[in-house]
Amino acid sequence: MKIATWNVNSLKVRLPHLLQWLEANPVDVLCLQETKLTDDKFPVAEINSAGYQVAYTGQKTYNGVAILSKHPIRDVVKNNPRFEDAQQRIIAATIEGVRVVCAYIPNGQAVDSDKYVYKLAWLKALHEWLAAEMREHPQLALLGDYNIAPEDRDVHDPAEWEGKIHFSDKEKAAMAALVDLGMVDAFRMFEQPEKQYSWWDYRMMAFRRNRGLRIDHILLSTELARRCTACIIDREPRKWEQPSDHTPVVATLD
DNA sequence: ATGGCCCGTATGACGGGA
Repeated sequence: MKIATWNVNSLKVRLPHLLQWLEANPVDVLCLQETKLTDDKFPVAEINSAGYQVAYTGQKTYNGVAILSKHPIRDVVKNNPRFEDAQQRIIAATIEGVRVVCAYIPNGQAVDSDKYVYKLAWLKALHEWLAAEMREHPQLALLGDYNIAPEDRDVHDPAEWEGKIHFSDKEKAAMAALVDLGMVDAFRMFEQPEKQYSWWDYRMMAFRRNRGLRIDHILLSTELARRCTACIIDREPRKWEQPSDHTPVVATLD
């Protein structure tokens, strides 16, 4: 079973990319972030035609998340029941016995901004909800755009990013707290090439220069991590015409 | 080099992203 995550930065623009990627990478489960579509505009028919069922929750202009699956999708929950939030950033479902939580964690914009305060409060509420969710579902995966680079090796230039948004101590601590619930960063379970990132700025030829951040992650509960045999970042779609600024992350489970 | 690009929006400028 393969599970994956991809921030598509507008599903309207990126639907052809999504279908092309799924054709070459027929994963069992794919979590999407930043669909930027109200539910009435979600491309259900196109996704069904590609062989996937789908659950989604969106809004106009911003945010929006979805879970695509080749298998039945059960017990869908939209948003964190412990956190009142107008922004559509979470969708969870049970697929083949695995609790799949798809999250678009807030960007935060700048350290100490209102959006940063919201990001940290949002992460605290996520932690509280996941603690309960993990007790109920020992096989749980948290996939998504975390907007946090956990370690120096996840940043092209740690000195340049030190203390900045995505790489501040409080954000790193919030991600470490999620790990402390009993989760493992699937990507770091395995030996990886150096300088692997999941996002590159559209500006400054950042992709060509590999000036990126690893901010899209798959955390696996201990029980699920035992089944994990591989985890990779697929840079290919970042090379395509009109790409998303993020690229997919894929984990393989036995 | 404190900017650059991309997306959506009752658009022709701006907020947000990261």
